[in-house]
Amino acid sequence: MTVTIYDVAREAGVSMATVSRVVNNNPNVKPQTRKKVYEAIERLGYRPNAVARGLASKKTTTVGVVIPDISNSIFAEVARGIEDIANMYHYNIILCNADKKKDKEIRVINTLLEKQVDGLLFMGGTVTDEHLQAFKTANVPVVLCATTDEKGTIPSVDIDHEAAAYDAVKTLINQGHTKIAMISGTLQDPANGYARFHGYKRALEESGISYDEDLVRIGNYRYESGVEAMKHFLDRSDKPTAVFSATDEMAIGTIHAIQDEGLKVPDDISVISVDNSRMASMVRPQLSAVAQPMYDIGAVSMRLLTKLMKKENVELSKVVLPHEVVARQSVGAKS
Amino acid sequence: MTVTIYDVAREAGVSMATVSRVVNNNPNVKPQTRKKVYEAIERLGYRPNAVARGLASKKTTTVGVVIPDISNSIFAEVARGIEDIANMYHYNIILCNADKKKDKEIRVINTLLEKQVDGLLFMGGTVTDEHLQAFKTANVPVVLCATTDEKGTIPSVDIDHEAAAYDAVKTLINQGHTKIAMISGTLQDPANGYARFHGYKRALEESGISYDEDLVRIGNYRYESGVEAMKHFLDRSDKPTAVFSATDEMAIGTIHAIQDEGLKVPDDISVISVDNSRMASMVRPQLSAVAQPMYDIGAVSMRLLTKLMKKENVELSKVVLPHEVVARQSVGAKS
DNA sequence: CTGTTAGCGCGTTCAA
DNA sequence: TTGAACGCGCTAACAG
Repeated sequence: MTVTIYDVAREAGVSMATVSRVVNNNPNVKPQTRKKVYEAIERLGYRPNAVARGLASKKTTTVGVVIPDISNSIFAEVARGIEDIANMYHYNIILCNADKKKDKEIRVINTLLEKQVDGLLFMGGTVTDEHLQAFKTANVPVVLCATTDEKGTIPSVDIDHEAAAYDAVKTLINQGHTKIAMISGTLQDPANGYARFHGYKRALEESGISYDEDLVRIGNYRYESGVEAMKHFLDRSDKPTAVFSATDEMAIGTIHAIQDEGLKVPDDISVISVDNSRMASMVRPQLSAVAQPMYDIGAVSMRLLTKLMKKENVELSKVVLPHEVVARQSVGAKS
Repeated sequence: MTVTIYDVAREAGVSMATVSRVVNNNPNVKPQTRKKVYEAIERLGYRPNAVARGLASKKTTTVGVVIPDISNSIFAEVARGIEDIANMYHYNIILCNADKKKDKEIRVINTLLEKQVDGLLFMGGTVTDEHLQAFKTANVPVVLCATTDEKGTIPSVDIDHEAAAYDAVKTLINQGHTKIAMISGTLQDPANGYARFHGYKRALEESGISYDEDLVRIGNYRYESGVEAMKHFLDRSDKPTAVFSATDEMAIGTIHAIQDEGLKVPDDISVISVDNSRMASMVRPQLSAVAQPMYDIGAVSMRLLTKLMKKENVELSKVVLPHEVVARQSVGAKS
């Protein structure tokens, strides 16, 4: 039924070793025999079996990617960056959603390892000791993507979330705002939550603005939670004059909540966020945001992984990509 | 270095066949030996090698997914549906972006087949004879996902794009509109382009509204192209009173172009589209749209594939999922 | 430049 | 209920 390397060898009148050589572009083959083999391959419609090859060579040219949720546009963007570079280096990716759930993450890491991936790209929630343990039993390189571990023992690529948040809030302060609310992700989330919250706090403190915990609401990253949080702030007698949202989506909810109240952005209230997804330009007013280079985070981490897999030694294994504040229309001076 | 089934056998004092049995949950093992084997596995930290298993059993429990672009939220949603169901049936997915480019599609189909995937899910542009040829040489089931082939020879799951467009335009007509513009995708695209355009045309014709080609612009599915197309319509002396957009994103661009001109949606111009992505509720006014159940398309196609892979016979191999118009705020009666 | 020979790690008969 | 032996399709020495 299925045609093997052996069939090709017979058809071409050579040994299977020779067929293997031409298939793998080994130069040590006489052009004439190479031609014969190619013809035999063509005639038989031979397709190399990558599984057998993987068993023999101990390389599968596939990498595992654990991602929180591919339907989240932020992560989808990262995934595209990963896949483009993987493709460039002739790797394929096995994609697993793990929803930032530790148990699910550990589980998929193990099945990925069973499948003998040549490397692992991990995007998730907190990196616990259990994760570290699982990574250690892997005999393949691992790189954290859009995440970091506290200990810094695993190579990673990410932005500096704390600084990104700091810069966002700072641009608000520079416009004269002092009553600045924050809509944060859960503080359990090290990057989107905790780090950004602390950037917010540091910016306030450095500017001598006292931190008011009533001005912070925890959202779930989604549009609706931005709407809801903002409605809460709007109920106060002394409304904030500016809002910093941990994500674009919540920021857009924020903008709409403000507008629904008959107020104007940025005239009455300014809004800024971190992400800069494509949606940021798809609202009116267009959203000012600190840009997180998601595609690049994916691309760079995959590139790093290829180096690790080739055992090249990399100078820097904890790379922090630059962020930048892109000013659009949702931030104005305090009136 | 790596611990194999053989090491476990020795450690447990049994044969490798027995270890294989307990690992694969074969009931023919005395509970006591089973226990011994489990302990040995634990002690040695044995992890089954799925590649070897795949070679021996000729099953890899992984399916290939070729997708146009994972960073497109529509497809990302499908992918999530696929992965959830795949996960449920213990399959993993290898994901390949092919950007609806025929050459790239054929190429990834072949590498997926080399990797011995147990099945293939294809999401792409037009299904050409070359595709059909590639599918035929695959010895594994293939299902088209959010696409169909003309000939209908390959199992598929999709919505009826023509009818969806028809329904969208019809709701405009029911509101009294007769001057209805369309922003379409390229007519080369069988689903998003051609079919939706024809649904538009049919709705007009059935209502005795003559088709005016000046009222149709081709966009590239993106926000900006919606803005641009609408600006064009706005330049006309007799502006359309309603617009049907082939995608949500272009529809949002349309709304903003209208608003930027000082006009109101839906008071001055109504807007409707096909997609109903999460963004539809993230604009003001919220976008009315015909809902395409992307997640379900992914889930159902993966479910269908599992049946095909298990050689269960399926009654219906060309499934058409229902669409539905969800009315929000962007459509109003003609003034 | 080419062929021979071992495995790679596991599933699966077939006997026992 | 268990074990021995073979083979899945290919790569990688090693020899020639």
